[in-house]
Amino acid sequence: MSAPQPTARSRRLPPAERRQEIIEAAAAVALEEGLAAVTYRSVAARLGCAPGLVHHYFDAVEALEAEAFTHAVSTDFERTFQEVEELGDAVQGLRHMLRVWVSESPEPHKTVWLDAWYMAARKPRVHAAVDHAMRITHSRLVEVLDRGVREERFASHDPDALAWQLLTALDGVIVHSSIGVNQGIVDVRRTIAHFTETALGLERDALASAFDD
Amino acid sequence: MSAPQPTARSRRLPPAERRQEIIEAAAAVALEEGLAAVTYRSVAARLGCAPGLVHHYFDAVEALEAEAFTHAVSTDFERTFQEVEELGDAVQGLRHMLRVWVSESPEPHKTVWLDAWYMAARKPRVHAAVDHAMRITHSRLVEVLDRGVREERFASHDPDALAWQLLTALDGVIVHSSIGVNQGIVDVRRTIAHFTETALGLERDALASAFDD
DNA sequence: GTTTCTGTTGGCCGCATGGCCAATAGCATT
DNA sequence: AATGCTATTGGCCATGCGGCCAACAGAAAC
Repeated sequence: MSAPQPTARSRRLPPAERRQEIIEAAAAVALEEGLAAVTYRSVAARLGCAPGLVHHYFDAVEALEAEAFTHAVSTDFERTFQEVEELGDAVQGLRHMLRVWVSESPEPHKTVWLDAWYMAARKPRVHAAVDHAMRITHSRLVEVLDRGVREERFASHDPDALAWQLLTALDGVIVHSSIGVNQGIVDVRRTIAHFTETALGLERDALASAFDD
Repeated sequence: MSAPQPTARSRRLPPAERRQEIIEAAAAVALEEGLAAVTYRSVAARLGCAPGLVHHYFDAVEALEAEAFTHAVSTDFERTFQEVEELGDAVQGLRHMLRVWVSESPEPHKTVWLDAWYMAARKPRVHAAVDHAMRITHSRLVEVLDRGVREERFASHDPDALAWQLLTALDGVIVHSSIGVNQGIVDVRRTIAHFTETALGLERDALASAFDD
Protein backbone atom coordinates (compact mmCIF):
# COMPACT_ATOMS: atom_id res chain seq x y z
CA MET A 1 0.00 0.00 0.00
CA SER A 2 0.83 3.68 0.03
CA ALA A 3 2.22 4.83 -3.23
CA PRO A 4 0.58 8.20 -2.64
CA GLN A 5 2.82 10.41 -4.68
CA PRO A 6 4.58 8.47 -7.41
CA THR A 7 4.96 11.90 -8.95
CA ALA A 8 6.05 11.42 -12.51
CA ARG A 9 9.58 11.66 -11.29
CA SER A 10 10.94 14.99 -12.42
CA ARG A 11 14.52 13.99 -12.13
CA ARG A 12 17.45 16.17 -11.31
CA LEU A 13 15.84 19.06 -9.56
CA PRO A 14 17.85 22.03 -8.38
CA PRO A 15 19.04 21.23 -4.84
CA ALA A 16 17.06 23.91 -3.05
CA GLU A 17 13.87 22.80 -4.70
CA ARG A 18 14.48 19.13 -4.05
CA ARG A 19 15.31 19.85 -0.45
CA GLN A 20 12.05 21.69 -0.01
CA GLU A 21 10.19 18.84 -1.66
CA ILE A 22 11.74 16.40 0.78
CA ILE A 23 10.80 18.53 3.77
CA GLU A 24 7.21 18.75 2.59
CA ALA A 25 7.03 15.00 2.06
CA ALA A 26 8.51 14.41 5.52
CA ALA A 27 5.98 16.78 7.07
CA ALA A 28 3.18 14.92 5.30
CA VAL A 29 4.47 11.62 6.65
CA ALA A 30 4.69 13.12 10.13
CA LEU A 31 1.10 14.35 9.97
CA GLU A 32 -0.31 11.12 8.59
CA GLU A 33 1.76 8.45 10.30
CA GLY A 34 3.51 10.23 13.12
CA LEU A 35 6.89 11.86 13.49
CA ALA A 36 8.52 8.51 14.25
CA ALA A 37 7.44 7.26 10.82
CA VAL A 38 9.71 9.81 9.21
CA THR A 39 12.53 7.64 7.92
CA TYR A 40 14.79 7.79 4.90
CA ARG A 41 12.72 5.06 3.35
CA SER A 42 9.23 6.36 4.07
CA VAL A 43 10.01 9.84 2.80
CA ALA A 44 11.73 8.48 -0.27
CA ALA A 45 8.80 6.18 -0.99
CA ARG A 46 6.35 9.07 -0.79
CA LEU A 47 8.50 11.11 -3.09
CA GLY A 48 9.18 8.24 -5.45
CA CYS A 49 12.92 8.54 -5.16
CA ALA A 50 15.73 6.50 -3.69
CA PRO A 51 16.32 6.54 0.08
CA GLY A 52 19.89 7.49 -0.60
CA LEU A 53 18.74 10.78 -2.07
CA VAL A 54 17.04 11.78 1.14
CA HIS A 55 20.18 10.90 3.01
CA HIS A 56 22.13 13.05 0.58
CA TYR A 57 20.19 16.11 1.69
CA PHE A 58 19.94 15.21 5.37
CA ASP A 59 23.00 13.60 6.87
CA ALA A 60 21.04 12.43 9.90
CA VAL A 61 17.43 11.36 10.29
CA GLU A 62 17.18 13.61 13.30
CA ALA A 63 17.67 16.66 11.10
CA LEU A 64 14.91 15.45 8.84
CA GLU A 65 12.59 14.90 11.79
CA ALA A 66 13.31 18.38 13.08
CA GLU A 67 12.58 19.97 9.71
CA ALA A 68 9.45 17.87 9.25
CA PHE A 69 8.13 18.96 12.62
CA THR A 70 8.89 22.61 12.01
CA HIS A 71 7.25 22.60 8.61
CA ALA A 72 4.19 20.65 9.73
CA VAL A 73 3.60 22.85 12.73
CA SER A 74 4.44 26.22 11.27
CA THR A 75 2.01 25.91 8.37
CA ASP A 76 -0.90 25.43 10.75
CA PHE A 77 0.61 28.06 12.98
CA GLU A 78 1.05 30.73 10.30
CA ARG A 79 -2.41 30.17 8.93
CA THR A 80 -4.05 30.62 12.31
CA PHE A 81 -2.11 33.72 13.25
CA GLN A 82 -2.80 35.12 9.80
CA GLU A 83 -6.50 34.66 10.41
CA VAL A 84 -6.20 36.20 13.86
CA GLU A 85 -4.51 39.29 12.46
CA GLU A 86 -7.03 39.63 9.68
CA LEU A 87 -9.83 39.64 12.20
CA GLY A 88 -8.51 42.98 13.31
CA ASP A 89 -10.29 43.00 16.61
CA ALA A 90 -8.04 41.58 19.34
CA VAL A 91 -10.90 40.03 21.28
CA GLN A 92 -12.24 38.31 18.21
CA GLY A 93 -8.69 37.21 17.42
CA LEU A 94 -8.26 35.57 20.81
CA ARG A 95 -11.64 33.91 20.49
CA HIS A 96 -10.60 32.49 17.15
CA MET A 97 -7.36 31.12 18.57
CA LEU A 98 -9.14 29.41 21.41
CA ARG A 99 -11.72 27.94 19.08
CA VAL A 100 -9.10 26.55 16.73
CA TRP A 101 -6.55 25.29 19.24
CA VAL A 102 -8.61 24.16 22.21
CA SER A 103 -10.64 21.26 20.95
CA GLU A 104 -11.33 17.82 22.29
CA SER A 105 -10.67 15.94 19.10
CA PRO A 106 -7.20 14.65 18.38
CA GLU A 107 -6.06 16.17 15.10
CA PRO A 108 -2.89 15.37 13.16
CA HIS A 109 -1.00 18.51 14.06
CA LYS A 110 -1.74 17.94 17.73
CA THR A 111 -0.27 14.47 17.48
CA VAL A 112 2.80 15.95 15.87
CA TRP A 113 3.26 18.22 18.87
CA LEU A 114 3.04 15.27 21.22
CA ASP A 115 5.44 13.25 19.10
CA ALA A 116 7.87 16.15 19.10
CA TRP A 117 7.72 16.67 22.85
CA TYR A 118 8.52 13.02 23.30
CA MET A 119 11.39 12.97 20.83
CA ALA A 120 12.83 16.23 22.10
CA ALA A 121 13.84 14.53 25.33
CA ARG A 122 16.43 12.40 23.58
CA LYS A 123 17.12 14.08 20.24
CA PRO A 124 18.95 17.41 20.54
CA ARG A 125 18.07 18.68 17.09
CA VAL A 126 14.39 17.93 17.57
CA HIS A 127 14.59 19.57 20.96
CA ALA A 128 16.02 22.71 19.41
CA ALA A 129 13.23 22.80 16.83
CA VAL A 130 10.53 22.27 19.45
CA ASP A 131 12.01 24.82 21.82
CA HIS A 132 12.15 27.34 19.00
CA ALA A 133 8.59 26.64 17.87
CA MET A 134 7.27 27.04 21.39
CA ARG A 135 9.07 30.31 21.92
CA ILE A 136 7.83 31.61 18.59
CA THR A 137 4.29 30.65 19.51
CA HIS A 138 4.68 32.43 22.80
CA SER A 139 6.01 35.61 21.27
CA ARG A 140 3.31 35.69 18.62
CA LEU A 141 0.68 35.24 21.31
CA VAL A 142 2.26 38.06 23.28
CA GLU A 143 1.98 40.25 20.18
CA VAL A 144 -1.74 39.61 20.03
CA LEU A 145 -2.12 40.42 23.70
CA ASP A 146 0.01 43.53 23.37
CA ARG A 147 -2.07 44.69 20.45
CA GLY A 148 -5.21 44.25 22.51
CA VAL A 149 -3.66 46.30 25.28
CA ARG A 150 -2.65 49.07 22.87
CA GLU A 151 -6.14 49.14 21.44
CA GLU A 152 -7.41 49.32 24.99
CA ARG A 153 -9.44 46.16 24.63
CA PHE A 154 -7.44 44.36 27.32
CA ALA A 155 -6.34 45.43 30.74
CA SER A 156 -2.58 45.35 30.78
CA HIS A 157 -1.44 42.91 33.35
CA ASP A 158 1.47 40.76 32.27
CA PRO A 159 1.09 39.59 28.66
CA ASP A 160 4.31 37.62 28.75
CA ALA A 161 3.28 35.65 31.82
CA LEU A 162 -0.29 35.20 30.67
CA ALA A 163 0.92 33.83 27.35
CA TRP A 164 2.98 31.15 29.07
CA GLN A 165 0.09 30.27 31.34
CA LEU A 166 -2.27 29.94 28.40
CA LEU A 167 0.20 27.81 26.47
CA THR A 168 0.64 25.56 29.47
CA ALA A 169 -3.10 25.00 29.60
CA LEU A 170 -3.33 24.56 25.83
CA ASP A 171 -0.58 21.96 25.83
CA GLY A 172 -2.31 20.17 28.67
CA VAL A 173 -5.42 20.08 26.54
CA ILE A 174 -3.44 18.54 23.68
CA VAL A 175 -2.31 15.76 25.98
CA HIS A 176 -5.77 15.07 27.32
CA SER A 177 -7.42 15.19 23.92
CA SER A 178 -4.78 12.85 22.59
CA ILE A 179 -5.56 10.28 25.25
CA GLY A 180 -9.25 10.93 24.87
CA VAL A 181 -9.73 11.20 28.58
CA ASN A 182 -12.39 13.58 29.90
CA GLN A 183 -14.23 13.63 26.57
CA GLY A 184 -17.16 15.96 26.77
CA ILE A 185 -17.36 15.60 30.51
CA VAL A 186 -16.02 18.94 31.53
CA ASP A 187 -15.57 21.95 29.34
CA VAL A 188 -12.00 22.84 30.02
CA ARG A 189 -12.16 25.21 27.10
CA ARG A 190 -14.67 27.38 28.87
CA THR A 191 -12.54 27.45 31.98
CA ILE A 192 -9.53 28.58 29.99
CA ALA A 193 -11.65 31.23 28.31
CA HIS A 194 -13.04 32.50 31.61
CA PHE A 195 -9.58 32.49 33.13
CA THR A 196 -8.32 34.59 30.25
CA GLU A 197 -11.27 36.93 30.46
CA THR A 198 -10.49 37.57 34.11
CA ALA A 199 -6.79 38.08 33.43
CA LEU A 200 -7.54 40.59 30.68
CA GLY A 201 -10.35 42.38 32.42
CA LEU A 202 -12.87 41.34 29.79
CA GLU A 203 -16.52 40.93 30.49
CA ARG A 204 -17.78 37.42 31.17
CA ASP A 205 -18.24 35.27 28.06
CA ALA A 206 -16.39 37.71 25.84
CA LEU A 207 -14.15 34.81 24.88
CA ALA A 208 -16.10 31.79 26.05
CA SER A 209 -18.86 32.60 23.59
CA ALA A 210 -16.52 31.16 20.97
CA PHE A 211 -17.67 27.76 22.10
CA ASP A 212 -21.38 28.28 21.65
CA ASP A 213 -22.34 26.00 18.84
CA MET B 1 28.28 -1.08 30.27
CA SER B 2 25.21 -1.59 32.36
CA ALA B 3 25.29 -4.82 34.25
CA PRO B 4 23.34 -3.16 37.02
CA GLN B 5 21.74 -6.12 38.66
CA PRO B 6 23.58 -9.34 37.96
CA THR B 7 21.70 -10.57 40.99
CA ALA B 8 23.21 -13.85 42.05
CA ARG B 9 20.69 -15.56 39.90
CA SER B 10 18.18 -17.23 42.17
CA ARG B 11 16.98 -19.64 39.60
CA ARG B 12 13.58 -21.11 39.26
CA LEU B 13 11.44 -18.66 41.13
CA PRO B 14 7.73 -19.23 41.61
CA PRO B 15 5.94 -17.62 38.65
CA ALA B 16 4.14 -14.89 40.54
CA GLU B 17 7.35 -13.76 42.18
CA ARG B 18 9.33 -13.82 38.95
CA ARG B 19 6.63 -11.90 37.17
CA GLN B 20 6.72 -9.20 39.81
CA GLU B 21 10.50 -9.08 39.57
CA ILE B 22 10.24 -8.55 35.82
CA ILE B 23 7.71 -5.75 36.22
CA GLU B 24 9.93 -3.99 38.71
CA ALA B 25 12.95 -4.31 36.45
CA ALA B 26 10.93 -3.00 33.52
CA ALA B 27 9.75 -0.04 35.60
CA ALA B 28 13.32 0.70 36.59
CA VAL B 29 14.38 0.65 32.94
CA ALA B 30 11.48 2.93 32.06
CA LEU B 31 12.47 5.43 34.75
CA GLU B 32 16.16 5.42 33.91
CA GLU B 33 16.20 5.06 30.14
CA GLY B 34 12.67 5.80 29.05
CA LEU B 35 9.63 3.67 28.35
CA ALA B 36 10.84 2.94 24.82
CA ALA B 37 13.95 1.32 26.28
CA VAL B 38 11.78 -1.38 27.81
CA THR B 39 12.56 -4.37 25.58
CA TYR B 40 12.83 -8.07 26.18
CA ARG B 41 16.58 -7.72 26.06
CA SER B 42 17.01 -4.67 28.31
CA VAL B 43 14.78 -6.05 31.04
CA ALA B 44 16.41 -9.46 30.85
CA ALA B 45 19.87 -7.88 31.04
CA ARG B 46 18.93 -5.93 34.14
CA LEU B 47 17.54 -9.04 35.74
CA GLY B 48 20.42 -11.22 34.63
CA CYS B 49 18.20 -13.70 32.87
CA ALA B 50 17.54 -14.74 29.31
CA PRO B 51 15.35 -12.54 27.10
CA GLY B 52 13.24 -15.58 26.37
CA LEU B 53 12.21 -15.72 30.00
CA VAL B 54 10.74 -12.24 29.86
CA HIS B 55 8.88 -13.21 26.73
CA HIS B 56 7.60 -16.27 28.58
CA TYR B 57 5.81 -14.01 31.07
CA PHE B 58 4.76 -11.30 28.63
CA ASP B 59 3.65 -12.48 25.23
CA ALA B 60 3.97 -9.00 23.79
CA VAL B 61 6.32 -6.14 24.58
CA GLU B 62 3.35 -3.83 24.69
CA ALA B 63 2.01 -5.63 27.74
CA LEU B 64 5.36 -5.25 29.42
CA GLU B 65 5.46 -1.56 28.62
CA ALA B 66 1.99 -1.09 30.02
CA GLU B 67 2.87 -2.86 33.25
CA ALA B 68 6.14 -0.98 33.54
CA PHE B 69 4.36 2.34 33.16
CA THR B 70 1.67 1.44 35.67
CA HIS B 71 4.17 0.28 38.24
CA ALA B 72 6.54 3.20 37.76
CA VAL B 73 3.78 5.76 38.01
CA SER B 74 1.68 4.23 40.74
CA THR B 75 4.52 3.95 43.23
CA ASP B 76 5.14 7.68 43.04
CA PHE B 77 1.41 8.20 42.97
CA GLU B 78 0.59 6.10 46.02
CA ARG B 79 3.38 7.62 48.04
CA THR B 80 2.22 11.16 47.34
CA PHE B 81 -1.43 10.50 48.10
CA GLN B 82 -0.38 8.63 51.22
CA GLU B 83 1.47 11.72 52.39
CA VAL B 84 -1.49 13.90 51.48
CA GLU B 85 -3.84 11.81 53.55
CA GLU B 86 -1.46 11.69 56.47
CA LEU B 87 -1.33 15.45 56.52
CA GLY B 88 -4.90 15.35 57.64
CA ASP B 89 -5.70 18.92 56.76
CA ALA B 90 -7.12 19.16 53.24
CA VAL B 91 -5.54 22.53 52.52
CA GLN B 92 -2.13 21.33 53.59
CA GLY B 93 -2.70 18.22 51.52
CA LEU B 94 -3.40 20.21 48.39
CA ARG B 95 -0.39 22.37 49.04
CA HIS B 96 1.75 19.28 49.31
CA MET B 97 0.42 17.91 46.04
CA LEU B 98 1.17 21.12 44.21
CA ARG B 99 4.63 21.32 45.68
CA VAL B 100 5.47 17.77 44.67
CA TRP B 101 3.88 17.66 41.23
CA VAL B 102 4.27 21.16 39.88
CA SER B 103 7.98 21.69 39.52
CA GLU B 104 10.13 23.03 36.75
CA SER B 105 12.72 20.30 36.80
CA PRO B 106 12.26 17.27 34.59
CA GLU B 107 12.21 14.20 36.80
CA PRO B 108 12.15 10.55 35.73
CA HIS B 109 8.52 9.89 36.53
CA LYS B 110 7.50 12.97 34.56
CA THR B 111 9.39 11.67 31.56
CA VAL B 112 7.59 8.37 31.94
CA TRP B 113 4.26 10.16 31.72
CA LEU B 114 5.34 11.90 28.54
CA ASP B 115 6.62 8.64 27.08
CA ALA B 116 3.34 6.96 27.92
CA TRP B 117 1.20 9.71 26.37
CA TYR B 118 3.21 9.35 23.22
CA MET B 119 3.02 5.58 23.08
CA ALA B 120 -0.65 5.50 23.97
CA ALA B 121 -1.51 7.00 20.60
CA ARG B 122 -0.44 3.85 18.79
CA LYS B 123 -0.35 1.07 21.38
CA PRO B 124 -3.78 0.04 22.66
CA ARG B 125 -2.56 -1.70 25.80
CA VAL B 126 -0.43 1.25 26.80
CA HIS B 127 -3.38 3.51 26.06
CA ALA B 128 -5.57 1.48 28.37
CA ALA B 129 -2.99 1.70 31.14
CA VAL B 130 -2.55 5.44 30.70
CA ASP B 131 -6.26 6.09 30.52
CA HIS B 132 -6.75 4.10 33.70
CA ALA B 133 -3.94 5.85 35.52
CA MET B 134 -5.29 9.26 34.59
CA ARG B 135 -8.79 8.42 35.70
CA ILE B 136 -7.47 7.04 38.98
CA THR B 137 -5.48 10.19 39.54
CA HIS B 138 -8.57 12.23 38.84
CA SER B 139 -10.75 10.29 41.22
CA ARG B 140 -8.16 10.40 43.97
CA LEU B 141 -7.87 14.14 43.54
CA VAL B 142 -11.64 14.43 43.68
CA GLU B 143 -11.55 12.54 46.97
CA VAL B 144 -9.17 15.07 48.43
CA LEU B 145 -11.36 17.92 47.23
CA ASP B 146 -14.50 16.24 48.54
CA ARG B 147 -12.87 15.74 51.88
CA GLY B 148 -11.99 19.40 52.03
CA VAL B 149 -15.58 20.27 51.23
CA ARG B 150 -16.90 17.93 53.93
CA GLU B 151 -14.52 19.44 56.44
CA GLU B 152 -15.76 22.84 55.34
CA ARG B 153 -12.31 23.96 54.32
CA PHE B 154 -13.31 24.35 50.67
CA ALA B 155 -16.29 25.98 49.08
CA SER B 156 -18.16 23.31 47.18
CA HIS B 157 -18.20 24.21 43.56
CA ASP B 158 -17.56 21.33 41.19
CA PRO B 159 -14.76 19.05 42.48
CA ASP B 160 -15.01 16.76 39.48
CA ALA B 161 -14.59 19.59 37.01
CA LEU B 162 -11.92 21.35 39.03
CA ALA B 163 -9.92 18.12 39.25
CA TRP B 164 -9.85 17.79 35.46
CA GLN B 165 -8.91 21.43 35.08
CA LEU B 166 -6.06 21.06 37.53
CA LEU B 167 -4.81 17.91 35.87
CA THR B 168 -4.88 19.62 32.51
CA ALA B 169 -2.69 22.36 33.88
CA LEU B 170 -0.41 19.92 35.67
CA ASP B 171 0.09 17.87 32.53
CA GLY B 172 0.84 21.05 30.62
CA VAL B 173 3.50 21.79 33.21
CA ILE B 174 5.00 18.35 32.68
CA VAL B 175 5.32 19.06 28.97
CA HIS B 176 6.87 22.47 29.48
CA SER B 177 9.27 21.29 32.17
CA SER B 178 10.28 18.40 29.95
CA ILE B 179 11.22 20.76 27.15
CA GLY B 180 12.78 23.15 29.61
CA VAL B 181 11.02 26.10 28.07
CA ASN B 182 9.98 28.98 30.32
CA GLN B 183 12.50 28.00 33.00
CA GLY B 184 12.24 30.34 35.92
CA ILE B 185 10.70 33.03 33.77
CA VAL B 186 7.15 32.82 34.90
CA ASP B 187 5.87 31.05 37.95
CA VAL B 188 3.09 28.99 36.52
CA ARG B 189 2.90 27.14 39.78
CA ARG B 190 1.75 30.24 41.57
CA THR B 191 -0.89 30.86 38.93
CA ILE B 192 -2.25 27.36 39.32
CA ALA B 193 -2.27 27.77 43.07
CA HIS B 194 -4.09 31.08 42.88
CA PHE B 195 -6.55 29.67 40.40
CA THR B 196 -7.27 26.81 42.76
CA GLU B 197 -7.60 29.13 45.72
CA THR B 198 -10.22 31.11 43.86
CA ALA B 199 -12.09 27.99 42.76
CA LEU B 200 -12.18 26.67 46.31
CA GLY B 201 -12.92 29.95 48.02
CA LEU B 202 -9.64 29.89 49.92
CA GLU B 203 -7.88 33.01 51.05
CA ARG B 204 -5.06 34.31 48.88
CA ASP B 205 -1.76 32.41 49.23
CA ALA B 206 -3.37 29.60 51.19
CA LEU B 207 -1.93 27.24 48.59
CA ALA B 208 0.64 29.41 46.84
CA SER B 209 2.64 29.72 50.03
CA ALA B 210 3.79 26.18 49.29
CA PHE B 211 6.26 27.73 46.87
CA ASP B 212 7.94 30.09 49.28
CA ASP B 213 11.43 28.78 49.61
C1' DG C 1 17.06 -42.19 44.51
C1' DT C 2 14.18 -41.80 40.69
C1' DT C 3 10.75 -39.51 38.16
C1' DT C 4 8.06 -35.64 36.67
C1' DC C 5 6.90 -31.06 35.95
C1' DT C 6 7.98 -26.66 34.41
C1' DG C 7 10.90 -22.57 34.96
C1' DT C 8 14.65 -21.35 32.15
C1' DT C 9 18.06 -21.21 28.60
C1' DG C 10 20.37 -19.97 24.27
C1' DG C 11 19.98 -19.46 19.83
C1' DC C 12 17.46 -18.70 15.67
C1' DC C 13 14.56 -16.10 12.09
C1' DG C 14 12.65 -12.13 9.63
C1' DC C 15 12.32 -7.44 9.50
C1' DA C 16 13.20 -2.42 9.57
C1' DT C 17 16.23 0.89 10.46
C1' DG C 18 20.53 4.38 9.83
C1' DG C 19 24.21 5.15 7.36
C1' DC C 20 27.39 4.76 3.57
C1' DC C 21 29.34 4.53 -1.30
C1' DA C 22 30.63 3.47 -5.97
C1' DA C 23 28.31 3.69 -10.27
C1' DT C 24 24.97 5.95 -13.23
C1' DA C 25 22.65 9.37 -15.85
C1' DG C 26 20.49 14.00 -16.50
C1' DC C 27 21.32 18.78 -17.46
C1' DA C 28 24.23 22.82 -18.64
C1' DT C 29 28.16 24.55 -20.72
C1' DT C 30 31.06 24.71 -24.41
C1' DA D 1 27.75 17.09 -30.58
C1' DA D 2 31.00 16.35 -27.00
C1' DT D 3 32.21 17.25 -22.26
C1' DG D 4 31.99 17.90 -17.26
C1' DC D 5 29.52 18.45 -13.17
C1' DT D 6 26.59 16.55 -9.85
C1' DA D 7 21.95 15.01 -8.72
C1' DT D 8 20.50 10.49 -8.29
C1' DT D 9 20.49 5.58 -8.01
C1' DG D 10 20.57 0.92 -6.07
C1' DG D 11 22.49 -1.94 -3.24
C1' DC D 12 25.31 -3.05 0.75
C1' DC D 13 26.43 -3.55 5.85
C1' DA D 14 25.80 -3.69 10.85
C1' DT D 15 22.62 -3.17 14.44
C1' DG D 16 18.73 -3.95 17.32
C1' DC D 17 14.32 -5.38 17.57
C1' DG D 18 9.96 -8.85 18.41
C1' DG D 19 8.87 -13.21 18.46
C1' DC D 20 9.43 -18.17 18.68
C1' DC D 21 11.01 -22.91 20.16
C1' DA D 22 13.45 -27.12 21.17
C1' DA D 23 16.45 -28.48 24.68
C1' DC D 24 18.07 -28.20 29.47
C1' DA D 25 17.98 -28.34 34.50
C1' DG D 26 16.33 -27.37 39.16
C1' DA D 27 12.91 -28.35 42.52
C1' DA D 28 9.31 -31.04 44.23
C1' DA D 29 6.70 -35.45 44.46
C1' DC D 30 6.88 -40.19 44.72
